[in-house]
Amino acid sequence: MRRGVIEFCVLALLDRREHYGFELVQQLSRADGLLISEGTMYPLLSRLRRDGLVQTEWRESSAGPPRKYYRLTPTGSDALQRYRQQWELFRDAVDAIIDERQERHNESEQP
Amino acid sequence: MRRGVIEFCVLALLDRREHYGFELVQQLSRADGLLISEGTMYPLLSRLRRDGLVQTEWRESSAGPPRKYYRLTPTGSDALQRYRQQWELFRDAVDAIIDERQERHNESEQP
DNA sequence: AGAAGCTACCGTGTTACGCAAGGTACTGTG
DNA sequence: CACAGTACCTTGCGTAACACGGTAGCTTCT
Repeated sequence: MRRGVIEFCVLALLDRREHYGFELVQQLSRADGLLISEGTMYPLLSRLRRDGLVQTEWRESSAGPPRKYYRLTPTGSDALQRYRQQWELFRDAVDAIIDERQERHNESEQP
Repeated sequence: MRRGVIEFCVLALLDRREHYGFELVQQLSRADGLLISEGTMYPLLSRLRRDGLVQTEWRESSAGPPRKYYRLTPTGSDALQRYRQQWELFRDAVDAIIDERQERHNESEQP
């Protein structure tokens, strides 16, 4: 169901401020209906990096192992904007389909 | 982006009235953001049938080749209801994430 | 009558996403 | 010292969406 949308959500979160991977997993899992695992997140972040949508920076943590912080690039911002439009179109299209219950179609197609 | 949602939309359309495959492709493609091809639809319908969510019936057309009509089974109706709840959760979760722009988190996590 | 084009069905192979499972390493606690 | 928590990562699997190709009936045009 959420195929491709996780990428969108990650970009949206990174638009607010920079995050590290583990943190993103927690943020998204907090939201009902968006539970994801690390095995989903890290490959996704690698893809985003490979495609130049994010850039990374290692930083030490005062408690625990070092963290890899991700930040949006200009390319990433552009992609996010496109995703946003696409999402709204998509969301409204689905809502339209599931809302029109028992709509009367007078297209009885027998000539 | 629309992974898994097409199935949901097809069930929703079939909840209104029965349809044949080619018609479903056209209905969904009419909606912006839900363009799909026959190569997507027919395997999907086969899956739905295999899993008992729909039942089929061949019927002659007054113009053109015969059509295979699909109708929801009770199992399909149940699945649709579950999908509906799931979709609303999912949609609202995504909207929440992309709407809260620059939200102030006073969780500066350096102890 | 023949050719072209639309309708309507179906399957195969590829790609890529999400996930479960497993692995490494550092820090703090009992 | 062992264990739990944090934080990173990879491999392999299942499967959905798609491009592509194929079959066959009906209509239309010449």
